[in-house]
Amino acid sequence: MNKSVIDLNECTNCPIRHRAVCARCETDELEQLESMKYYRNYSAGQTMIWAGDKMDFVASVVVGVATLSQTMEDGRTQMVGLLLPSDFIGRPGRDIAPYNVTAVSDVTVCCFRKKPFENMLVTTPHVGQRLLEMALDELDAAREWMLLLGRKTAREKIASLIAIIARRDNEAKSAIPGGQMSVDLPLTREAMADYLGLTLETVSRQVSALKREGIIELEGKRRVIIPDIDVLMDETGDDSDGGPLI
Amino acid sequence: MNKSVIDLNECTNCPIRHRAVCARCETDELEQLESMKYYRNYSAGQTMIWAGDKMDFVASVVVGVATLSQTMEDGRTQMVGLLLPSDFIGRPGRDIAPYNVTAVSDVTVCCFRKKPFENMLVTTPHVGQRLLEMALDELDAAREWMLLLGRKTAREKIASLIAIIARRDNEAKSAIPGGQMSVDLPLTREAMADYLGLTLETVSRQVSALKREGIIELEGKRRVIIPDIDVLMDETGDDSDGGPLI
DNA sequence: CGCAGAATTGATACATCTCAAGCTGGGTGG
DNA sequence: CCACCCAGCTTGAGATGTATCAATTCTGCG
Repeated sequence: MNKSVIDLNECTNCPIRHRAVCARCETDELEQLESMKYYRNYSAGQTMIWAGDKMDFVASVVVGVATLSQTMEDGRTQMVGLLLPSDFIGRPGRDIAPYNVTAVSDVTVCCFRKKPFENMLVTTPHVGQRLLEMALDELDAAREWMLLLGRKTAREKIASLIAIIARRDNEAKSAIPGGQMSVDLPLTREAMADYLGLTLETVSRQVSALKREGIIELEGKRRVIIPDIDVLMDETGDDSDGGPLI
Repeated sequence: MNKSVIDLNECTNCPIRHRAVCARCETDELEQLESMKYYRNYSAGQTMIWAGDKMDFVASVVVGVATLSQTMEDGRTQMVGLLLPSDFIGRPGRDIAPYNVTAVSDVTVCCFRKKPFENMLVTTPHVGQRLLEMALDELDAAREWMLLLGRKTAREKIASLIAIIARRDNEAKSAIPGGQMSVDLPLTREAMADYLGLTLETVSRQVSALKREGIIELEGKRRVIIPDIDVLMDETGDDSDGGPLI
């Protein structure tokens, strides 16, 4: 179990206050949420929720990284979501979890008891509106991911993954396009493989290839330095236009 | 241009009244929607919306089948959505279309002017609530699709596609599990390939293989007869439990 | 220091893609 | 009415990218 450093009791101090499902709430709504919330901590590697589990809560990731994944009977697994701080877990109106949720790093989540949360969706407007926005964003991400899974080569997949994480990481930091940047991959090679629909060996080979060609550099196994983000973007197979960020 | 047989002016007569974005609306909300709606028809094969187009409306599919797809610069394309009657097109809060929308059969859509529709989302509850529900359903479908794209074999992909369409087709008809059923594939081999992340040749070969083994039968190129749905399900790679339908 | 998990690298197998050649069936115009 | 045409489909042979199986080599940590 990890211990949170932040004072989490006050929503106003919450690090995800302005991006999570509560982002649009007025103070009275926030109080209502506060009355149904509680925190849970998970340590790296731990399975937070098993597919098939009964869910009596929904939650927001406050700190850490988690994954959503599906497993077939013979063990093949596919990651179907990467949950970063402010991302939402669970679905109103359903009480059996359809996916495994696994903590990649130490994770803290802010849970809301399901029933009161569902009531709030019908009695107040702002939680539902924000949740809709977030669901549509995730749907877009899922569709981009489908293109990656269905049509990209292993090399393009790796480049895309690094680019996606770089973008998310530096989103708030107003990065300089074309400049150097560095990224912490929060995932093991195996998790990357599950994300990309590859084997871990193929991931390793392609990372090595990108390194050999100078498109990325490695500091340890997890930290990636991108000398020129535009060169990396050329390897993703994506349109060069459409804006380098966002 | 196709001509609609149904009287579409009255929402109460609308074939998708109870499943579309308007499903939960009270009569006053319905009147409001009625005042901002208009119909459009497209003929089979026509591109309804190009990625990058400005969208000044959102819409519901009333009749027909359409696809959502993404294309890479070199022409590789991946379908990212299959739109059947009652499915929703567009996204409140965005005015550039991110995907191509193509009519597979003749299609009729019920369009809502975007601005009034967006206003309605904040002033009345039921459209937004239904839209959230639909978005979450689509997200689930997208995630199942990701497993298919990332981890299933060509044979499993084909079997899954037929099973998915069979399920959707017979959803309302309360089919007998284990019994024979027949399905119209609304898609060409190429569209199936784009759906599944395969080439059309591979699709053709796998369909032939399933036919050769008696798992499916063909009437013409498009109509599929499934002698035993359970046998087909065994080929999808999915868990056998979890209920054959739903 | 040495272990265990993580990652790399190599050799080979195999599923799917690619390129190429026919087939089929429904529509059309002579 | 029939031959032709053409998009959609099937089938074949060979190429290729990724998976699989199998050693090593790192690296962080007790």
